[in-house]
Amino acid sequence: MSPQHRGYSSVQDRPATLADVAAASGVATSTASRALSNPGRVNAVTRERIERAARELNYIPNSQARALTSGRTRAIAVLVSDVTNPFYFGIIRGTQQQLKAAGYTQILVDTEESDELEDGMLHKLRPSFDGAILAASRLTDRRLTALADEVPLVAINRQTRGVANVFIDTPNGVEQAVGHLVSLGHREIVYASGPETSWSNERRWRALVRAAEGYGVKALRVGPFAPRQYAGAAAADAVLHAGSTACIAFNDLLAIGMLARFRERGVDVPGDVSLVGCDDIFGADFCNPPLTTLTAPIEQAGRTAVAMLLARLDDGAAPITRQAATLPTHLTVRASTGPARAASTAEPTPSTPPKGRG
Amino acid sequence: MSPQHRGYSSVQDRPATLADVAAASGVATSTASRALSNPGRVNAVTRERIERAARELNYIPNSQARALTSGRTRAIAVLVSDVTNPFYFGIIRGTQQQLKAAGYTQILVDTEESDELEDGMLHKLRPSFDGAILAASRLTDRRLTALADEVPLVAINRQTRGVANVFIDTPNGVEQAVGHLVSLGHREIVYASGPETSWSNERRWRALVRAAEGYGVKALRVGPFAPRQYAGAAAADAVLHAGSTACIAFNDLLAIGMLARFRERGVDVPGDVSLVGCDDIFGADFCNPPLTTLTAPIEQAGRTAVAMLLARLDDGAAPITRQAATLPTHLTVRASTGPARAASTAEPTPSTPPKGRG
DNA sequence: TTGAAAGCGCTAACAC
DNA sequence: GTGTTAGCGCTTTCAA
Repeated sequence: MSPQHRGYSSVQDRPATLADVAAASGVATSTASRALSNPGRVNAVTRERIERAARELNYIPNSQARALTSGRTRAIAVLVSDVTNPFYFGIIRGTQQQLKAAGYTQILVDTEESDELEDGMLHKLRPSFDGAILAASRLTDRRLTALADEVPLVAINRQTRGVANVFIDTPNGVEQAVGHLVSLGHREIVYASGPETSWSNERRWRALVRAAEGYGVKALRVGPFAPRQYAGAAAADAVLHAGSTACIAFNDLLAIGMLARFRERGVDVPGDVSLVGCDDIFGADFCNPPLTTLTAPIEQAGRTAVAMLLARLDDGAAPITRQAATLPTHLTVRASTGPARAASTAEPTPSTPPKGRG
Repeated sequence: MSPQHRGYSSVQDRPATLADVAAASGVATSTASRALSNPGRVNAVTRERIERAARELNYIPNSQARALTSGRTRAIAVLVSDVTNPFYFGIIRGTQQQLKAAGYTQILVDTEESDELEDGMLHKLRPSFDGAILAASRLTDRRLTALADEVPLVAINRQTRGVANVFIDTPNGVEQAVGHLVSLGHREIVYASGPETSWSNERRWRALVRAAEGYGVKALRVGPFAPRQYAGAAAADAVLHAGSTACIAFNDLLAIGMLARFRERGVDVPGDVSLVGCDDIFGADFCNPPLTTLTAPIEQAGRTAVAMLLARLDDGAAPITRQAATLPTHLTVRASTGPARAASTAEPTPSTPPKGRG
């Protein structure tokens, strides 16, 4: 580990500091500092000399030290409730893109669906980031509002008073989905519910109820289920037990899990049961059958959230910018939805003679 | 934004510092520091007093300041070449888990398959993390070795002299896959190649060649293709053009993309072509047909990499611990592989009369 | 066992 | 324009 191996200047065996750069270019550190971060406020010639020295010494600003004085870390925390869920891949990707473009660093935190972990991490890491993006926060409204007062925050899919947010309008999509199912002749729609602590879950269910009322069809609900593939088996069984011909699932992950269980039980999709997912995650287009779902602009949501957050940070304390954005979803019809059968008990044995129904 | 809204002590409108805690408990900051981070070296009674004060003041250590003096940030950078690729979900998840358990923070960086970005980010962020995990590095051996001398590093799926690594033994899996295909009667196997800069890609291809030789069957290669779903169309076409009945793809993402194209062209899988993927990513089990693939312990690789890295960091400069780990893969046979046809030109039109072949 | 004091690398007043 | 001087919050000698 000789100096030259470590990529440092050949003179000293440690990374160059601003002081080194200043010394090398015969100016005070403050001047070097200005030259490097406030180029306008320094003589062009001196600046160039300093910049050259910095380059030659392979100088890298120490962001910790910078953060200590400036109070800004140029890092943004992104909190997701489950890194495993493909929905968040989109968020991670969208935020990552936009952050990198702005020269910010992404601190990724998995809150494991726990409000305590979410709150705790936010506090523990507070001095390490300039702002946070909460994708699907599990915090209570009260807590979230309080937090937004302490930390620059943007929530995704969570509308709470006083909290900037990006909202993917899945509820509107759910209405479209109900319309689609009704047009296929379905008269009763089950909602396979997600976690009770999920704000989106409640919104989707309410949208379904409202739409069902509007169309004069019946809405019912089974669950709650974990928003995971493995929970699909239980959800599918519950739907079958309910005896409806159509189901809208809280999200695609659950829906994909249901698909497997339906096949296992000999239930044809969409012949016996039509199934609609939410989000259009990776996999929704190539599962079997491909899933009719509500396509959500997930990455876009991530990008927008970052844009909102950074705009706020850069404006200082003045939140001139829009504090809420709504992104539309649309229904993508694939092979998992089809005409309702005359018989709608959705029995696994197709040999059962059709029985008329409501 | 009154003090009480911000969750601070009611006395001052800013987060409590160590000095505040010290003052509140009537000791010097140095004592408070010791009590909080070196509990052994302080009187039990004083320590408790200090701890209580810290709790009451809602004291959170400032990691930037701590990093400045100690040189340790308790953050680890995880570099992936494409956050979009489900393979890395496993890495992200595995590392996230293990890091959180150890009280470390994860800095996630997407290098976009670019060696320059990889190198650049590693340098730029150098003072911000204690070590880095490179999942599928695109750097040259030379560069990587040099880097490992400057930065505590663990590479995943990249074996280079002087660089600690976790290696998922997919090449061995490829041999199993070849055996499987041979046992199904296939006499020629195409490899749908991934990026040329990928070390894994070369290793897999070489394993295929070796195994093919061992079995006395023919091996050929098409590509390179981007390791993405969209590249599957081109890959499938190339395989069809090559006329083989069996294909091993660089990874599942590519394989899943190929599946769609085969269907589009009326080619039956596995009737006309058998297809094997690599990694067993999310989706490999529910695509249509489900993919025969090499199941890789991806999350485990992430966890192991973190364990190796942290062990090294904690031991100080002494790398007593193992600097390399090999994780086995196994062949998971699903529906995308089946018996070879007598005719092996794999023409999209099944009506073509079978022609004998090599 | 504890305190005083010196910095880590940088920015930001404030002078000149 | 540029230099001087204080710190940011913490750890860590070194004394006591």
